[in-house]
Amino acid sequence: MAAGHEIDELDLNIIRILQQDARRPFQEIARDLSVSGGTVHVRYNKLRELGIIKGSRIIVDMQMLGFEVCAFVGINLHNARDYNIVVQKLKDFDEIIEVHSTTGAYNFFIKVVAKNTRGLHNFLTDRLQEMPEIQSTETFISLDLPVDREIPIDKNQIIGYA
Amino acid sequence: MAAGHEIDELDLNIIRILQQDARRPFQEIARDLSVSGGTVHVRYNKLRELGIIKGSRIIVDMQMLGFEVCAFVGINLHNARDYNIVVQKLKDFDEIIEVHSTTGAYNFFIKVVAKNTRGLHNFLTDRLQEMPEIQSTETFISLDLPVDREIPIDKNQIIGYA
DNA sequence: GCTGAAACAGTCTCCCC
DNA sequence: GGGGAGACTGTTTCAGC
Repeated sequence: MAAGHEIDELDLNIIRILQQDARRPFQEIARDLSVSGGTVHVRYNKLRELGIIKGSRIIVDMQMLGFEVCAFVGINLHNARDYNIVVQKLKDFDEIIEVHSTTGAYNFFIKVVAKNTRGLHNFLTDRLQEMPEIQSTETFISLDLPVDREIPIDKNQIIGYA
Repeated sequence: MAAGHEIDELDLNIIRILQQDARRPFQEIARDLSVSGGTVHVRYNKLRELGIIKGSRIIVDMQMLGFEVCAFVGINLHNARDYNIVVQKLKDFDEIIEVHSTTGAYNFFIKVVAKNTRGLHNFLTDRLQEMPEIQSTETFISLDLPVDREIPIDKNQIIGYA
Protein backbone atom coordinates (compact mmCIF):
# COMPACT_ATOMS: atom_id res chain seq x y z
CA MET A 1 0.00 0.00 0.00
CA ALA A 2 1.14 3.52 -0.79
CA ALA A 3 3.06 5.32 1.94
CA GLY A 4 0.99 7.54 4.20
CA HIS A 5 -2.12 5.39 3.83
CA GLU A 6 -1.70 2.91 6.59
CA ILE A 7 -4.89 1.39 7.94
CA ASP A 8 -5.21 1.43 11.71
CA GLU A 9 -7.49 -0.13 14.28
CA LEU A 10 -9.90 2.83 14.08
CA ASP A 11 -10.35 2.29 10.35
CA LEU A 12 -10.98 -1.39 10.94
CA ASN A 13 -13.56 -0.65 13.61
CA ILE A 14 -15.38 1.73 11.30
CA ILE A 15 -15.42 -0.91 8.56
CA ARG A 16 -16.57 -3.55 11.00
CA ILE A 17 -19.53 -1.42 12.10
CA LEU A 18 -20.51 -0.46 8.56
CA GLN A 19 -20.34 -4.09 7.46
CA GLN A 20 -23.21 -4.73 9.85
CA ASP A 21 -25.20 -1.60 8.98
CA ALA A 22 -24.13 0.65 6.15
CA ARG A 23 -26.63 3.37 7.12
CA ARG A 24 -25.33 3.80 10.64
CA PRO A 25 -24.81 7.55 11.25
CA PHE A 26 -21.16 8.60 11.56
CA GLN A 27 -22.03 10.39 14.79
CA GLU A 28 -23.20 7.16 16.38
CA ILE A 29 -20.11 5.36 15.17
CA ALA A 30 -18.05 8.20 16.61
CA ARG A 31 -19.70 7.80 20.01
CA ASP A 32 -19.16 4.04 19.99
CA LEU A 33 -15.50 4.47 19.17
CA SER A 34 -14.93 7.55 21.38
CA VAL A 35 -13.76 9.85 18.62
CA SER A 36 -15.35 12.90 17.02
CA GLY A 37 -17.81 12.73 14.15
CA GLY A 38 -15.36 14.65 11.98
CA THR A 39 -12.73 11.97 12.47
CA VAL A 40 -15.08 9.19 11.39
CA HIS A 41 -15.97 11.25 8.36
CA VAL A 42 -12.35 11.82 7.40
CA ARG A 43 -11.54 8.13 7.83
CA TYR A 44 -14.56 7.09 5.81
CA ASN A 45 -13.53 9.38 2.96
CA LYS A 46 -10.00 8.00 3.10
CA LEU A 47 -11.29 4.42 2.94
CA ARG A 48 -13.49 5.27 -0.03
CA GLU A 49 -10.64 7.01 -1.84
CA LEU A 50 -8.32 4.10 -1.20
CA GLY A 51 -10.98 1.81 -2.61
CA ILE A 52 -11.13 -0.34 0.52
CA ILE A 53 -14.79 0.65 0.81
CA LYS A 54 -16.18 0.23 -2.68
CA GLY A 55 -19.80 1.13 -2.00
CA SER A 56 -22.81 -0.10 -0.12
CA ARG A 57 -25.92 -2.13 -0.73
CA ILE A 58 -29.12 -2.95 1.05
CA ILE A 59 -29.70 -6.65 1.59
CA VAL A 60 -33.03 -7.66 0.10
CA ASP A 61 -35.00 -10.81 0.68
CA MET A 62 -34.68 -12.61 -2.63
CA GLN A 63 -37.69 -14.80 -2.01
CA MET A 64 -39.96 -11.90 -1.13
CA LEU A 65 -38.89 -10.23 -4.36
CA GLY A 66 -40.12 -13.28 -6.26
CA PHE A 67 -36.83 -15.08 -6.80
CA GLU A 68 -37.45 -18.47 -5.29
CA VAL A 69 -34.45 -20.21 -6.78
CA CYS A 70 -30.71 -19.64 -6.46
CA ALA A 71 -28.25 -21.90 -8.22
CA PHE A 72 -24.61 -22.24 -9.09
CA VAL A 73 -23.68 -23.38 -12.56
CA GLY A 74 -20.28 -24.72 -13.55
CA ILE A 75 -19.53 -23.96 -17.19
CA ASN A 76 -17.07 -25.60 -19.52
CA LEU A 77 -16.02 -23.98 -22.75
CA HIS A 78 -14.88 -25.70 -25.91
CA ASN A 79 -12.08 -23.24 -26.01
CA ALA A 80 -10.65 -21.36 -23.03
CA ARG A 81 -9.72 -18.46 -25.28
CA ASP A 82 -13.39 -17.54 -25.69
CA TYR A 83 -13.16 -16.09 -22.18
CA ASN A 84 -13.91 -12.48 -23.04
CA ILE A 85 -16.66 -13.25 -25.52
CA VAL A 86 -18.39 -15.47 -23.01
CA VAL A 87 -18.10 -12.95 -20.16
CA GLN A 88 -19.72 -10.34 -22.38
CA LYS A 89 -22.58 -12.64 -23.25
CA LEU A 90 -23.10 -13.75 -19.65
CA LYS A 91 -23.34 -10.10 -18.58
CA ASP A 92 -26.45 -9.73 -20.71
CA PHE A 93 -28.37 -12.35 -18.77
CA ASP A 94 -30.17 -10.65 -15.90
CA GLU A 95 -30.43 -13.93 -14.03
CA ILE A 96 -26.66 -14.08 -13.59
CA ILE A 97 -25.48 -12.11 -10.58
CA GLU A 98 -21.92 -13.43 -10.26
CA VAL A 99 -19.45 -14.79 -12.78
CA HIS A 100 -16.28 -16.34 -11.41
CA SER A 101 -13.40 -17.53 -13.54
CA THR A 102 -12.16 -20.63 -11.74
CA THR A 103 -9.46 -23.23 -11.52
CA GLY A 104 -10.56 -26.84 -11.41
CA ALA A 105 -13.25 -28.67 -13.31
CA TYR A 106 -14.93 -25.61 -14.84
CA ASN A 107 -13.89 -22.53 -16.76
CA PHE A 108 -16.62 -20.45 -15.15
CA PHE A 109 -18.67 -20.68 -12.07
CA ILE A 110 -21.79 -18.52 -12.07
CA LYS A 111 -24.44 -17.65 -9.51
CA VAL A 112 -27.94 -17.43 -10.89
CA VAL A 113 -31.33 -16.37 -9.52
CA ALA A 114 -34.66 -17.33 -11.05
CA LYS A 115 -38.34 -16.95 -10.30
CA ASN A 116 -38.82 -20.69 -9.95
CA THR A 117 -37.39 -23.98 -11.16
CA ARG A 118 -39.13 -23.60 -14.49
CA GLY A 119 -37.47 -20.22 -14.96
CA LEU A 120 -34.12 -21.75 -14.13
CA HIS A 121 -34.72 -24.61 -16.52
CA ASN A 122 -35.65 -22.22 -19.33
CA PHE A 123 -32.57 -20.15 -18.65
CA LEU A 124 -30.29 -23.18 -18.70
CA THR A 125 -31.66 -24.95 -21.75
CA ASP A 126 -32.97 -22.15 -23.94
CA ARG A 127 -30.35 -19.54 -23.31
CA LEU A 128 -27.19 -20.68 -21.59
CA GLN A 129 -26.71 -24.00 -23.33
CA GLU A 130 -27.57 -22.40 -26.66
CA MET A 131 -24.30 -20.50 -26.56
CA PRO A 132 -21.98 -22.15 -29.11
CA GLU A 133 -18.88 -21.49 -26.99
CA ILE A 134 -20.25 -23.60 -24.15
CA GLN A 135 -19.45 -27.27 -24.13
CA SER A 136 -21.24 -28.37 -20.97
CA THR A 137 -22.77 -27.10 -17.75
CA GLU A 138 -23.44 -28.57 -14.34
CA THR A 139 -26.05 -27.10 -12.03
CA PHE A 140 -26.19 -26.99 -8.23
CA ILE A 141 -29.40 -25.59 -6.83
CA SER A 142 -29.04 -23.88 -3.47
CA LEU A 143 -31.75 -25.28 -1.20
CA ASP A 144 -30.68 -23.50 1.94
CA LEU A 145 -28.18 -20.84 2.96
CA PRO A 146 -27.41 -21.52 6.62
CA VAL A 147 -24.36 -19.23 6.65
CA ASP A 148 -24.13 -15.88 4.84
CA ARG A 149 -21.87 -13.25 6.34
CA GLU A 150 -19.21 -10.66 5.73
CA ILE A 151 -15.52 -11.32 5.48
CA PRO A 152 -13.94 -11.15 8.93
CA ILE A 153 -11.61 -8.24 9.48
CA ASP A 154 -10.83 -8.82 13.13
CA LYS A 155 -7.71 -10.71 12.33
CA ASN A 156 -5.47 -7.86 11.33
CA GLN A 157 -4.68 -9.58 8.09
CA ILE A 158 -4.49 -6.20 6.45
CA ILE A 159 -2.07 -5.22 3.76
CA GLY A 160 -0.02 -2.36 5.09
CA TYR A 161 -1.41 -2.86 8.55
CA ALA A 162 1.10 -1.63 11.10
CA MET B 1 -48.24 -11.43 1.06
CA ALA B 2 -50.47 -10.15 3.84
CA ALA B 3 -53.35 -7.94 2.75
CA GLY B 4 -52.67 -4.23 2.95
CA HIS B 5 -48.97 -4.66 2.23
CA GLU B 6 -48.86 -4.58 -1.51
CA ILE B 7 -45.58 -3.45 -3.01
CA ASP B 8 -45.88 -0.78 -5.68
CA GLU B 9 -43.61 0.81 -8.23
CA LEU B 10 -42.46 3.47 -5.75
CA ASP B 11 -41.27 0.79 -3.32
CA LEU B 12 -39.41 -0.93 -6.11
CA ASN B 13 -37.76 2.31 -7.16
CA ILE B 14 -36.61 2.97 -3.61
CA ILE B 15 -35.17 -0.55 -3.40
CA ARG B 16 -33.50 -0.15 -6.77
CA ILE B 17 -31.77 3.06 -5.69
CA LEU B 18 -30.67 1.66 -2.33
CA GLN B 19 -29.29 -1.46 -3.99
CA GLN B 20 -26.81 0.82 -5.72
CA ASP B 21 -26.03 2.98 -2.68
CA ALA B 22 -27.41 2.09 0.73
CA ARG B 23 -26.29 5.44 2.21
CA ARG B 24 -28.21 7.59 -0.26
CA PRO B 25 -30.18 10.18 1.74
CA PHE B 26 -33.94 9.71 1.69
CA GLN B 27 -34.32 13.35 0.66
CA GLU B 28 -32.29 12.77 -2.48
CA ILE B 29 -34.26 9.65 -3.28
CA ALA B 30 -37.43 11.68 -2.74
CA ARG B 31 -36.28 14.31 -5.23
CA ASP B 32 -35.36 11.68 -7.80
CA LEU B 33 -38.74 10.04 -7.48
CA SER B 34 -40.74 13.29 -7.13
CA VAL B 35 -42.27 12.50 -3.75
CA SER B 36 -41.70 13.98 -0.31
CA GLY B 37 -38.97 12.87 2.06
CA GLY B 38 -41.60 11.73 4.52
CA THR B 39 -43.06 9.32 1.98
CA VAL B 40 -39.70 7.71 1.27
CA HIS B 41 -39.18 7.36 4.99
CA VAL B 42 -42.57 5.66 5.53
CA ARG B 43 -41.98 3.32 2.60
CA TYR B 44 -38.52 2.41 3.83
CA ASN B 45 -39.89 1.58 7.29
CA LYS B 46 -42.61 -0.56 5.72
CA LEU B 47 -40.08 -2.47 3.63
CA ARG B 48 -37.91 -3.10 6.68
CA GLU B 49 -40.87 -4.28 8.73
CA LEU B 50 -42.01 -6.59 5.94
CA GLY B 51 -38.48 -8.00 5.82
CA ILE B 52 -38.02 -7.20 2.15
CA ILE B 53 -35.11 -4.99 3.15
CA LYS B 54 -33.14 -7.09 5.61
CA GLY B 55 -30.28 -4.69 6.29
CA SER B 56 -27.35 -3.08 4.56
CA ARG B 57 -23.64 -3.61 4.14
CA ILE B 58 -20.71 -1.72 2.79
CA ILE B 59 -18.85 -3.48 0.02
CA VAL B 60 -15.20 -3.89 0.93
CA ASP B 61 -12.27 -4.74 -1.29
CA MET B 62 -11.34 -8.21 -0.17
CA GLN B 63 -7.88 -8.00 -1.63
CA MET B 64 -7.06 -4.73 0.06
CA LEU B 65 -8.15 -6.26 3.35
CA GLY B 66 -5.55 -8.96 2.85
CA PHE B 67 -7.75 -11.73 1.50
CA GLU B 68 -6.10 -12.57 -1.78
CA VAL B 69 -7.91 -15.82 -2.39
CA CYS B 70 -11.59 -16.64 -2.83
CA ALA B 71 -12.66 -20.19 -3.52
CA PHE B 72 -15.70 -22.39 -3.73
CA VAL B 73 -15.54 -25.83 -2.17
CA GLY B 74 -17.97 -28.64 -2.92
CA ILE B 75 -18.33 -30.94 0.08
CA ASN B 76 -19.57 -34.51 0.22
CA LEU B 77 -20.63 -36.11 3.46
CA HIS B 78 -20.48 -39.76 4.36
CA ASN B 79 -23.96 -39.37 5.68
CA ALA B 80 -26.46 -36.72 4.59
CA ARG B 81 -28.08 -36.79 8.02
CA ASP B 82 -25.02 -35.08 9.52
CA TYR B 83 -26.35 -31.87 7.96
CA ASN B 84 -26.92 -29.93 11.17
CA ILE B 85 -23.73 -31.03 12.87
CA VAL B 86 -21.70 -30.04 9.85
CA VAL B 87 -23.40 -26.65 9.47
CA GLN B 88 -22.59 -25.88 13.09
CA LYS B 89 -18.96 -26.83 12.62
CA LEU B 90 -18.64 -24.87 9.38
CA LYS B 91 -20.00 -21.77 11.13
CA ASP B 92 -16.97 -21.80 13.41
CA PHE B 93 -14.53 -21.37 10.54
CA ASP B 94 -14.03 -17.66 9.94
CA GLU B 95 -12.82 -18.36 6.42
CA ILE B 96 -16.26 -19.59 5.40
CA ILE B 97 -18.57 -16.77 4.40
CA GLU B 98 -21.35 -18.74 2.68
CA VAL B 99 -22.65 -22.25 3.15
CA HIS B 100 -25.16 -23.51 0.62
CA SER B 101 -26.98 -26.79 0.86
CA THR B 102 -27.20 -27.97 -2.73
CA THR B 103 -28.68 -30.48 -5.09
CA GLY B 104 -26.32 -32.24 -7.47
CA ALA B 105 -22.87 -33.65 -6.93
CA TYR B 106 -22.27 -32.11 -3.48
CA ASN B 107 -24.08 -31.92 -0.16
CA PHE B 108 -22.67 -28.48 0.53
CA PHE B 109 -21.22 -25.74 -1.46
CA ILE B 110 -19.21 -23.18 0.50
CA LYS B 111 -17.56 -19.88 -0.31
CA VAL B 112 -14.22 -19.34 1.38
CA VAL B 113 -11.80 -16.46 1.68
CA ALA B 114 -8.14 -16.83 2.66
CA LYS B 115 -5.09 -14.69 2.98
CA ASN B 116 -3.25 -16.59 0.26
CA THR B 117 -3.07 -19.99 -1.35
CA ARG B 118 -1.11 -21.36 1.57
CA GLY B 119 -3.83 -20.23 3.96
CA LEU B 120 -6.44 -21.89 1.76
CA HIS B 121 -4.40 -25.07 1.63
CA ASN B 122 -4.03 -25.14 5.41
CA PHE B 123 -7.73 -24.58 5.84
CA LEU B 124 -8.62 -27.37 3.42
CA THR B 125 -6.19 -30.01 4.61
CA ASP B 126 -5.75 -29.27 8.32
CA ARG B 127 -9.24 -28.21 9.21
CA LEU B 128 -11.95 -28.97 6.69
CA GLN B 129 -10.82 -32.40 5.61
CA GLU B 130 -10.11 -33.33 9.22
CA MET B 131 -13.84 -33.35 9.90
CA PRO B 132 -14.89 -37.00 10.22
CA GLU B 133 -18.30 -36.34 8.65
CA ILE B 134 -16.70 -35.17 5.42
CA GLN B 135 -16.03 -37.75 2.75
CA SER B 136 -14.49 -35.59 0.06
CA THR B 137 -14.10 -32.02 -1.14
CA GLU B 138 -13.50 -30.35 -4.45
CA THR B 139 -12.05 -26.86 -4.69
CA PHE B 140 -12.58 -24.16 -7.30
CA ILE B 141 -10.42 -21.09 -6.83
CA SER B 142 -11.96 -17.89 -8.12
CA LEU B 143 -9.33 -16.19 -10.27
CA ASP B 144 -11.49 -13.34 -11.46
CA LEU B 145 -14.95 -11.95 -10.79
CA PRO B 146 -15.96 -10.17 -14.00
CA VAL B 147 -19.64 -9.88 -12.96
CA ASP B 148 -20.86 -9.13 -9.42
CA ARG B 149 -24.18 -7.35 -9.08
CA GLU B 150 -27.51 -7.17 -7.31
CA ILE B 151 -30.58 -9.16 -8.19
CA PRO B 152 -32.61 -7.33 -10.81
CA ILE B 153 -35.96 -6.04 -9.60
CA ASP B 154 -37.01 -4.24 -12.75
CA LYS B 155 -39.01 -7.13 -13.96
CA ASN B 156 -42.01 -6.87 -11.64
CA GLN B 157 -41.53 -10.44 -10.56
CA ILE B 158 -42.72 -9.48 -7.12
CA ILE B 159 -44.92 -11.61 -4.92
CA GLY B 160 -48.08 -9.63 -4.25
CA TYR B 161 -47.14 -7.12 -6.89
CA ALA B 162 -50.33 -5.58 -8.31
C1' DG C 1 -51.63 8.02 1.76
C1' DC C 2 -49.19 12.09 0.60
C1' DT C 3 -47.38 16.78 1.54
C1' DG C 4 -45.14 20.42 3.76
C1' DA C 5 -43.40 22.34 7.87
C1' DA C 6 -40.99 22.21 12.09
C1' DA C 7 -37.93 20.17 15.63
C1' DC C 8 -34.22 17.47 15.97
C1' DA C 9 -29.97 15.14 14.48
C1' DG C 10 -26.29 14.24 11.39
C1' DT C 11 -22.97 15.73 7.69
C1' DC C 12 -19.14 17.99 6.30
C1' DT C 13 -15.87 21.71 6.33
C1' DC C 14 -12.56 24.37 8.42
C1' DC C 15 -9.67 26.33 11.86
C1' DC C 16 -7.06 25.41 15.90
C1' DC C 17 -4.44 22.51 18.69
C1' DG D 1 -4.00 13.62 12.90
C1' DG D 2 -7.87 14.66 15.97
C1' DG D 3 -11.34 17.94 18.23
C1' DG D 4 -14.92 21.20 18.12
C1' DA D 5 -17.81 24.88 16.08
C1' DG D 6 -20.89 26.16 12.60
C1' DA D 7 -23.49 26.21 8.28
C1' DC D 8 -25.87 23.13 5.71
C1' DT D 9 -28.58 19.10 4.94
C1' DG D 10 -31.17 15.13 6.16
C1' DT D 11 -34.35 12.60 9.43
C1' DT D 12 -38.46 11.98 11.59
C1' DT D 13 -42.83 13.28 13.17
C1' DC D 14 -47.24 15.19 12.56
C1' DA D 15 -51.24 18.17 11.41
C1' DG D 16 -53.96 18.97 7.43
C1' DC D 17 -55.81 17.59 3.19
